[in-house]
Amino acid sequence: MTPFTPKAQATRDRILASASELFHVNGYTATGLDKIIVEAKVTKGNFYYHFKSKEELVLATLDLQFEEFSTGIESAFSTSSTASEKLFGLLGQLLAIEQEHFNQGKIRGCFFGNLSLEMSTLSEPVQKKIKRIFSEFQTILRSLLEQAIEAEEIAKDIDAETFSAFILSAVEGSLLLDKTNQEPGQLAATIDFLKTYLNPPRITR
Amino acid sequence: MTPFTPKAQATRDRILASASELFHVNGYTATGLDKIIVEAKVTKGNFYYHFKSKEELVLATLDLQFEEFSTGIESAFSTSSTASEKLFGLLGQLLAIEQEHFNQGKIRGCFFGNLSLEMSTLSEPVQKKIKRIFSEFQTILRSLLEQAIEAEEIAKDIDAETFSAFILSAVEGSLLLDKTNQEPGQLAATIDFLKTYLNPPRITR
DNA sequence: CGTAGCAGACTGACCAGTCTGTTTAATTTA
DNA sequence: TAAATTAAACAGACTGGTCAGTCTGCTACG
Repeated sequence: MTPFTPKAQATRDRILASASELFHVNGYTATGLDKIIVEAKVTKGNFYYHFKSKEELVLATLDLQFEEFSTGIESAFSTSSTASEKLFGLLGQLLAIEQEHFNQGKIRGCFFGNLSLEMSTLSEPVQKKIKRIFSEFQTILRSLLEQAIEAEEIAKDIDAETFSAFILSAVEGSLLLDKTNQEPGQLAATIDFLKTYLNPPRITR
Repeated sequence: MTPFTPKAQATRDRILASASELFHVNGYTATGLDKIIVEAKVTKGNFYYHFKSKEELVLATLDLQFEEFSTGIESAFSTSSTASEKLFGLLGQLLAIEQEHFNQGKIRGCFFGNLSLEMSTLSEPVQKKIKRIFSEFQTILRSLLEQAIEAEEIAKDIDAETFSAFILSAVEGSLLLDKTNQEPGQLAATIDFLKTYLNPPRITR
């Protein structure tokens, strides 16, 4: 698919890594190409040898980020046995990422949610791709919920389709609020709520 | 506070109305001053007579929009008797606004959430103001929840502070998702969930 | 020795904000 | 009450800077 030599591939990877970081921290519009190429230690001409436009670049970062996220949850799954554990392992992963950004000095919010809101009118391809990514993420959640229902880990009257969408929106909203307030807390609180809702404490009275 | 003649006030109002609409639909950065002044039928010089910068303008639109929203829910409250009704009247108001935008051709999302994500690194005053607005909105929700608990309309083991923040994030996330997908549905689903959660159907068996 | 990969000056469009005025309307003054 | 005065309100050309993208050429590797 990509007939690049190792060196060229490395250049491309540097550009993608720098762009991902800058887009996440400062957004798409506020990130000039000049900043990206300085950060990636690449020149203008070299950049445009690898990407035909800034839009193509951001599309590539979306793919990259979702891929990295996917492999991240794979490893989170490996230490879980039940579907319910996997679900909350996944959400815990998001929390860990947020915490990491916070420790680094700035809560970034969701890479996809941020770009979706910022670029809704700027680029239809970007919008479409983020829509697909959200859909894929929701599918993962739905699947885990279905498995948890099947295994009777959670109540069977929960509608996996509806509830997975609800989780997604609650998580996105929490990331937005935490970013706005520049202090974590809401995402953790939301995950707590979901945990309690799905696994209500045993009635001990 | 503002010693403007009626005519000048009208001009200022036109600018604010046009800017609010354009910021909501296309965002802050994508909305050039030229578009605003054309839409508001005002010239550059006249604009800068009323506002000293684009940032001051967006700060003023934030105040205006929150004010309009507040008066909107006032009237929604007037037809409600219980706190619970008021709460869902308020949420229904948000739903109605989204539906209206959808009918007009484009789901806009939340004015405040959109700008918060887009301008997080662009303007600290804007970020601060949105943070305050969210906080104020949450206070309204918390107050309604407390009243509903007091009146025994909802379960008393609900923590108003925690749950009001949860509602806020779920609503913001739903608006984000509906905007991304450019189709309504999630906000309605989220409100439904909240309704069922707070007012569980009577056990009739 | 040819082409993949890289270098960087250059272009044209756009955009927030400025500057120098002109018009309008309210207030003063005779 | 009508002319004079003054400041509010408006007009729009202009500026300086930024930014995505281009162009022409250089380097180095296969």
